[in-house]
Amino acid sequence: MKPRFFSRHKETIFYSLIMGIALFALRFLEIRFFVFDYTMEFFVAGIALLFTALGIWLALKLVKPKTVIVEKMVPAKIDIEINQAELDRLGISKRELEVLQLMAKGHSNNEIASELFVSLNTVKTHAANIFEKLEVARRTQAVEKAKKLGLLA
Amino acid sequence: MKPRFFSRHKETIFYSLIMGIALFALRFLEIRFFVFDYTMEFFVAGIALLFTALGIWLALKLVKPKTVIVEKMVPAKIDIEINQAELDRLGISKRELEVLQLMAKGHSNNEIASELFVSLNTVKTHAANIFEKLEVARRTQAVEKAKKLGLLA
DNA sequence: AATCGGCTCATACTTTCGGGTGATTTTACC
DNA sequence: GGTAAAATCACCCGAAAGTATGAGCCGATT
Repeated sequence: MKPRFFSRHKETIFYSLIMGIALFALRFLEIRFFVFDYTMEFFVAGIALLFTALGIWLALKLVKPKTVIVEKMVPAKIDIEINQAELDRLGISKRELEVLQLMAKGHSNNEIASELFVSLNTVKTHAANIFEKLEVARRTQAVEKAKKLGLLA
Repeated sequence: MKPRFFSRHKETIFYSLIMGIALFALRFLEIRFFVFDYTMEFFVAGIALLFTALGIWLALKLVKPKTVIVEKMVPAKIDIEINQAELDRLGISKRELEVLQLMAKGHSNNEIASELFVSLNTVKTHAANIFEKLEVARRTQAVEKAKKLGLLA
């Protein structure tokens, strides 16, 4: 009727069966071999140890591990992707953005040219276009404004 | 002799004592009230249940909690005033810091010279010293590094 | 008195940047 | 297939930035 019942409680049922069998076995053994007057203490101690172990095992198997949640502070990073709107508004092209990003890293025009596999002159052209679109006169200002506008990562 | 031993194993010792007392109590009870021929199964079952419970309890007590680290976002604006230590470490003087700050605003050497009422050459000297102390080659890199180190507001 | 660090300035030189102009080639789109 | 935007490159020139070196001044330290 409820097919999930067994699968959900199968471990419990299994352990119950084991316990029952163990009890039966114990009774069988006790009848045949034990003399209770002398060994009662050992017998009880053995059972106690056995079932303590069983309990521990059971608990470890069934109990969900406790979780301690540690909150770790990390700087918020909200910016990324706010740039596209501004980029479109200012009409800054992909290539220009690349140049701008390398400029922001402090690379010289020559370095940028090497990194982008273009000539120095091309980089200069891009840079000039960037300056015009950002309405600045120097690369340092361009970088500053770009960061303020969220154009850079 | 080993003072740590007790504190380290006190739970184990405690549970052992409990178990011993329980055994003694059981024996006392069995002598006085139980008739084993009829109630052996119940007796054993009782012990089994008791110590299973004890085992479970033990396990729950002793299991190490699992720690989960959750990253929590926090507004990233903690820096201001962290700078002095780095400034001292790098040996950047007051004047050099002034130049650095104006540089970070995108001002040219000439502008900086005017604003600080010194000559262009002086600004260049400061700039060169700054670059050396920050181990960079260009003003843009200097500004970047300075911001990363929290030297600027 | 001597030393040292910070600040100032200078000269001379090299490199990089930025402005202006023009041109060719890709790329994308109608 | 024509057009427009983007990307590429070139040349010139002046300005700015950076390098190297030396030097004078001043306050604090020893």
